[in-house]
Amino acid sequence: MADLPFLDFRRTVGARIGQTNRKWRMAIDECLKPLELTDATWLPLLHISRLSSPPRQKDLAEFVGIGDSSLVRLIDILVRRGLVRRETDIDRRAKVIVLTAQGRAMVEKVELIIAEVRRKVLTEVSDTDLAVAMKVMDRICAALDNIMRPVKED
Amino acid sequence: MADLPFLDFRRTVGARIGQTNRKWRMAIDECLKPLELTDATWLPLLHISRLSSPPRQKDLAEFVGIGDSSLVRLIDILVRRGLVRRETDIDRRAKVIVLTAQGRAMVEKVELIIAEVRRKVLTEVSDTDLAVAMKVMDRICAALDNIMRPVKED
DNA sequence: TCTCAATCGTTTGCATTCAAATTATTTCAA
DNA sequence: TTGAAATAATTTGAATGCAAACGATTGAGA
Repeated sequence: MADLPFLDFRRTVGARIGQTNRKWRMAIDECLKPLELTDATWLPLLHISRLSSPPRQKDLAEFVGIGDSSLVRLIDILVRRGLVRRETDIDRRAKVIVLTAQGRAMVEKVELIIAEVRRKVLTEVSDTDLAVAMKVMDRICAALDNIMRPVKED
Repeated sequence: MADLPFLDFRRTVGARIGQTNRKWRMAIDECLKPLELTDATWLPLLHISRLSSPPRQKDLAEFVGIGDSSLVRLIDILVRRGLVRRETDIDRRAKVIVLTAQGRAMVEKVELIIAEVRRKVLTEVSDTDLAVAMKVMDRICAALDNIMRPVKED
């Protein structure tokens, strides 16, 4: 420690975002251990609860920010735990994910815990600074979307 | 899409950081495909090159931001590719990781590519905004460190 | 109507990561 | 000096993620 003396600070932006992300996720994971929810399963659960109507798996994956196929295993786990149900959509190719009563109870606990983590984590950050930081994140995301799909507009 | 209408924006901070991180990483991965470097191996390589002296594996893991054991396989891959060498330290428990000539050549190419990605990604972001964003990241990281190790000071 | 492309969920194979246990070496204390 | 604790790298098993290939269903045009 005490190396990397004065690299241009733009050079460290990516690494710092990555580090922040990793630590935050690990902190939440630690706090959720008593609920026996793993790293990844709490996030789909929250999104299901926050959406105004039960989403299809494909849409849920989009909201959570993972691939369709990655979500399958997570939903399998949540079903096995009795927290959600798969229901066939009118379009019988699709399935919508519905919270069970157990699932709703679990969501309540999870919301409380992650709100507490968020409170502790952001306590030293002003609204104005945070707004700037989020604007920067959104700009970066937009630029990254452009890089990945150079042509496309809809 | 078009749900999540007006959740308190503090609530979305974690998710947005995560999304930004994931997209950035995927973009770099995409651009590095021609060099046949995988997701994870380019990051240790860069850190080795940027440090002032060849690091021990343990220290390198710290810089890269992954666990000691996770780094082992990545170094294995880099060794197999002829990009780095393991050398036994004076303390014979430890090994230091040294770049080979091939490794140095590869680093040059990688630095060029990720600098280009960084340039494109940050082109719409002002220095002042970026500085604020990084300050926020550092505050968050500091708070997270406190959560994980509530007592500790050295 | 019939066929072909698109969509949705799923399975499979591979890469990454961690935590915990293991081996080799060093350091420190009795 | 000898034995116990600490440190460095490694191995193993489990969880997570993606991409690619697959099967079922739908929809649209010949």
